[in-house]
Amino acid sequence: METRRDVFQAISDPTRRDILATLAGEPQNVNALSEKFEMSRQAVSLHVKILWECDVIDITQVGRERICELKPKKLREVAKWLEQFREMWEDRFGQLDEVLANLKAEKRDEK
Amino acid sequence: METRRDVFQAISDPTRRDILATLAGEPQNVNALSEKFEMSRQAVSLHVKILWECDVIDITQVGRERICELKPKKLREVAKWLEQFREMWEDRFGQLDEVLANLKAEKRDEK
DNA sequence: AACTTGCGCAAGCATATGCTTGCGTGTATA
DNA sequence: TATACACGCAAGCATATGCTTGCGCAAGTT
Repeated sequence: METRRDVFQAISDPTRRDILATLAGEPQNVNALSEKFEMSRQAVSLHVKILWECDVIDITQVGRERICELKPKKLREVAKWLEQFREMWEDRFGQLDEVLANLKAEKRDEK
Repeated sequence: METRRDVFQAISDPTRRDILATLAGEPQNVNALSEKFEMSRQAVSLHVKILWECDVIDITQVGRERICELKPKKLREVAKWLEQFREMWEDRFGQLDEVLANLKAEKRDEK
């Protein structure tokens, strides 16, 4: 298999998504991050490494600490890819079913 | 490991992303789909199965064919998750670097 | 009835993933 | 200088992924 290191790979793991969400709050060092998860520091450290390889975070060495910082623009790539579908999920006709279901429910409640 | 079957898993593979994009055009049967990829029908069939398990597509049996249809609303989940970052990647201050770089470039060109 | 399609199942294989534990090294602090 | 910290590296392990090939079956065609 060929190891993929892109945004989609980065966000495919729930722990990594949580890490990214945490970093959206503020930059953190690896230890601070790992304290928030129920797994070993090493495991989190590995996820951080992957996130870095996927170019979704920056890492800055400060003394003995490594500060992880989100690169939000990378996530824009995902948003961009999603655009081709937006029209479809926002489609009014596609939502007709829901509307009808709601109408039915309302009528039922009136009785 | 625990097999994950969610939207993020669905879109983590490039072939699967291509399949979804294709289905955004119009519903297709498995054979039609597999002809668009440089891998065996079986490989594509497996991806289709995963997409179905991830609940990103519907499959309808019609005679001996299985029609695959996109469930665009599932992709909305990804868009929703991304929302927490949008503010950051659109942030004017975050783009200051770019602006400065552009200004520099302009000045350089003036000379 | 014989043949062709569309497609899933199953086995097999190399590599990736996710996690753990143990160890080492450079950086601060008492 | 001895000690505590932050953290990466490496090995080990179970399971997942991505792909292939061979087989078989049910739905259409001739």
